[in-house]
Amino acid sequence: MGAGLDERATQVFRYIVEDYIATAEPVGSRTISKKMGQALSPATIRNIMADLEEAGFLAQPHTSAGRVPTEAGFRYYIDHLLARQSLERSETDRLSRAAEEGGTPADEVVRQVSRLLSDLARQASVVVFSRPDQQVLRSLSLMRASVDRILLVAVMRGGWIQHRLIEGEPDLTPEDLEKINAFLNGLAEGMTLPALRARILHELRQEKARYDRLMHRALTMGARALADNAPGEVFVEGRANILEQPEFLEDVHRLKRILRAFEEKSVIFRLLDRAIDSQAIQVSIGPENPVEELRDISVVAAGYRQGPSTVGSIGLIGPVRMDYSRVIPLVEYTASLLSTMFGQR
Amino acid sequence: MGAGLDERATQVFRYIVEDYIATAEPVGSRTISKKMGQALSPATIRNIMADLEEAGFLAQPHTSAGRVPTEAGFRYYIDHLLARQSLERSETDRLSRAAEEGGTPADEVVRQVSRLLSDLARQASVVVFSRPDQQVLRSLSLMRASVDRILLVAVMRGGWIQHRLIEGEPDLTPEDLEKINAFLNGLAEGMTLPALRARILHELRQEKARYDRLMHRALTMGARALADNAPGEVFVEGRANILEQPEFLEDVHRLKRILRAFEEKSVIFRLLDRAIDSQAIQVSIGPENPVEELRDISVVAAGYRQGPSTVGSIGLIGPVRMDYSRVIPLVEYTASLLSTMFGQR
DNA sequence: CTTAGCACTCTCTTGTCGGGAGTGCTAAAT
DNA sequence: ATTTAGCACTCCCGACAAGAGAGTGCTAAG
Repeated sequence: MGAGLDERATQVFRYIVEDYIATAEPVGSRTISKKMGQALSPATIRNIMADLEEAGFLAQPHTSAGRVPTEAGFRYYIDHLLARQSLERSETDRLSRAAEEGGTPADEVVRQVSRLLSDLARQASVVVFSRPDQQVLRSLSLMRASVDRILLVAVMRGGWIQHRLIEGEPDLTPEDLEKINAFLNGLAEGMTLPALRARILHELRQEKARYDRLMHRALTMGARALADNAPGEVFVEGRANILEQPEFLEDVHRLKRILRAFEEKSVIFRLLDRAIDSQAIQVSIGPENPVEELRDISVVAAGYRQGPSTVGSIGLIGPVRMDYSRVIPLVEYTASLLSTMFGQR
Repeated sequence: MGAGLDERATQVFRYIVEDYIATAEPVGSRTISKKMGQALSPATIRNIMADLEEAGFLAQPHTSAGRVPTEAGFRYYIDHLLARQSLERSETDRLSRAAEEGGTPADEVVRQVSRLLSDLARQASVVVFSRPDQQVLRSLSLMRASVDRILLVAVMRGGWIQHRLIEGEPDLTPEDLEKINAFLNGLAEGMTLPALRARILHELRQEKARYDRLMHRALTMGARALADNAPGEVFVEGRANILEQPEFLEDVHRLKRILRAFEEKSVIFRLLDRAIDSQAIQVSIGPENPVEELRDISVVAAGYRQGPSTVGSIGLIGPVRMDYSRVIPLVEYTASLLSTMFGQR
């Protein structure tokens, strides 16, 4: 496995994978022979194929079908053989434009970029924004939301907006709120929400908090609003693109399973979570991905940064037979685009 | 058409429709005869069926198949024959709970309710919130969003939150913003956004605005932020439920078309728009619905109110063969639930 | 007016068959 | 010692036929 595969076998294997990616059909020896300009006869190719099968890289759906790359085969292909396609200028342009023109609300931008990515790759695209806690505050504001509710709006440096609801406190006047706002903003700028909470709790223990009624009020409200951490967000765009793949069309049951999975935030989370920790792009082929019910799909995902820390990841979901040489650069580019975009804000 | 159908024919027709709704298969004369306790023989039923076919209510997929209700048939069924099922206590309970427990951000609540509706009906559920302009302000706040951008956050009485971005104005200090906030809030409470804009423009023409620099600033910023109207929002929940319907599973092309349509906000808009104007529940059967590419699906939708004016609508999308007797009360109940919920806020 | 009877139509399933694609093996060619 | 031509073999797939099943329309009797 590790060492194996002389040059010729490698060549043949590459052709097989690429043909299979393009056609979704088992590849026969004739096809490959032709593709190599008859340098080798079908019979020879067959011998090589038999070797590749023994090595676990190829499989036969049935005796007289062509060969299909196994998951291990794809793994090997990606690790050793992949020739990245460089992106078209027009593609990178479109992506950058989408990243720039969206307004501040970060979710809008991310959604738009994700959608475009989905279209370019003809796969379903997915974004996970999973570390709201690492986001740094730019400003916050308490607003009256109903007779007995106050809404805390927090604008983060990256452009994400978070809302927290505070129940009770019906007696605060608009003027009180303004003062509290000013006070909290003074504390908040440049901190993460959990850090702000810690700071608030600290302040609450200070002497002076006990004597200034409004300040005390502000602090307890802040503490309450920040008690639980934000859960992170998930966007799925371009679901319909999975219908472009013949393997999904054929099997409606599979399709159902996948679409159901898209409705479960937690599933998507598990799917992309890994990509957040590793800086590099992550390719999970079939059973490598962490979600049992999606053992027959692949995920190509990359984390994106906000300043120094990775805060989320963006990825594509599709059949194991994906055009990795194209999709990997695409996702990588998109992720880095998001990173620089968030960096500038 | 209008007058037609004696009692017996009606009875038979109802049975046919209901059987077809339950099974998605053409219904034969035997089946109906049995269902009626052999009161009539299959032969008699066949005669009646022939009449119903002539009247345009039934059709035969092919010579020796059973009968299937036509779209006109469904229309008649809904208009004259429908026996509404009353909802289960557990269902109404679940819906009310979902409506209550969501926090203020109205989109969260609406989304949750919509999802539940989708599950209860086993159809895809769709919400359109289309009249942001009719929403009445509760409070608003300007927040620093980036070095040269300001975010206007508006909390409406119903709990919807709107964001508008104002470009430029890098030199405003937090203190300035606070003052502007206070000033604008004074103007804003209880108005719709367009009304507020009108008011602002009016103020700008007043004498005093010319002399108070900050006030002038506040007004022009407000005017700019409110220059364009909010486009309204669309949520689709429970897409996977359309895979529960055999008629969609069989025809992948159709499925693709429908899923694609779900990705187009504007399509969904057109689909539910009508329901907003008419107070009552709207049932669009197949070609009756306003979207050409969805001529083979039905929409059951109802508007929901915010105070006196209808601001959005919620509905279900499914095959023409829907269980209307169940789905109609469900949608109606859900819509009224949303109305009362928004009313209380 | 209802219904039993019957011939007829159409679909759907099952089985059979031949062609096509592709393989593996063997023996000859290089 | 490879490579390759040749060939028998396997399996899929589409076409075709046959039969069962479901349902109809019509006719004639109740």
